[in-house]
Amino acid sequence: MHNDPVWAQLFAEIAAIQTLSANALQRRLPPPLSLSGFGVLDRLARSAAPSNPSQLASVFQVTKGAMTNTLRRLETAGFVHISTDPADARGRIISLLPAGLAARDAAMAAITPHMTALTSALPRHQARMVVPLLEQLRHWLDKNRTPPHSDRHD
Amino acid sequence: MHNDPVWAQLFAEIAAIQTLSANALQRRLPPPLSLSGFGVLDRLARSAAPSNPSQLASVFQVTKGAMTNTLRRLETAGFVHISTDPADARGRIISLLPAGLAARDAAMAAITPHMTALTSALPRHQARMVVPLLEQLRHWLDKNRTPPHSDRHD
DNA sequence: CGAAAAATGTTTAATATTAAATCATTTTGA
DNA sequence: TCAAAATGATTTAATATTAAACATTTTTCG
Repeated sequence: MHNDPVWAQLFAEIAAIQTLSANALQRRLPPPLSLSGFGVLDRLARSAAPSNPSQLASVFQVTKGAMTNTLRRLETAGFVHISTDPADARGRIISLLPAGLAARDAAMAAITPHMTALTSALPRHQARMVVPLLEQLRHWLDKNRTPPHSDRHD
Repeated sequence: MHNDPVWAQLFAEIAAIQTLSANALQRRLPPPLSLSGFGVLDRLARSAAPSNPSQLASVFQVTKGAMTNTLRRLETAGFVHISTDPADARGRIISLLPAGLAARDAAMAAITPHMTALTSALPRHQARMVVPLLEQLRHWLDKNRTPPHSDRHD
């Protein structure tokens, strides 16, 4: 915590923040939504184009098997519909159902107060400085990733 | 990824980086060391004072049960010794064995090349700017954490 | 065309984690 | 002093994840 390689501190902080924030978010999500489920619903809500499992797995950096599970839970909850891609019978198309959108909105509303309180610790202008740097870092890690992780993508 | 709350981007980046870096590190660790085991060995190697399970659990933001597991694996591997605290028979004292120190050093050596390559994506001076900001964020999250997570600490 | 390769998802077994219950010991305080 | 509470750690059942094997369908190309 002083004269060590910077990257060790960096990843230690990131690991701690990830655990803490995942916990804080998870704990505020109205059941039966999990954090991974919320992530998927949020993405579906934002993106116009139809989504499929492998694309989602790649975005969230999880294996296809994990995404199969997450999607099945969302389907069971009545939040998404999973249909076979008419253009390619191997693929599936995930569509957001109204109940899913409502669940996302409710989750977002439940989370937001805590997250805005957080700007006392990291003011918006500082956050805006940090994000692009983290993006650089993520892109490098993504590009230099050592398979496997699922199958390759891009 | 544009006019959303900054914190959403921030946590999305952090989650992705955490997954990617954990993967990259994990994959380079000489077996049987896991990432959590490496973290514990590294901390033991750095700290002069004797360590105990709940303190370690709190540092790494995991439950006591998880730490019990990690420590048992390290003990089985011959990397640490777990003894009963002579001053308090409920407690345990964790000590680093020579094989554990060697395992940590080997792991560090295996990881370092990849991590220094990473400075092409995030130069040291940028990393040094980011770390303190992340520290602020972590401290806030830690202070405002919603129990449970294990038992309270501090 | 047709066989081999690639791509999409699902299933499986193994692992690591959490939350809660439990055990053992120590501390508190009436 | 002793019963109740608190504390340190372990155990348990449930959950989510990975890596690898599999099944199905599509693409490639000889």
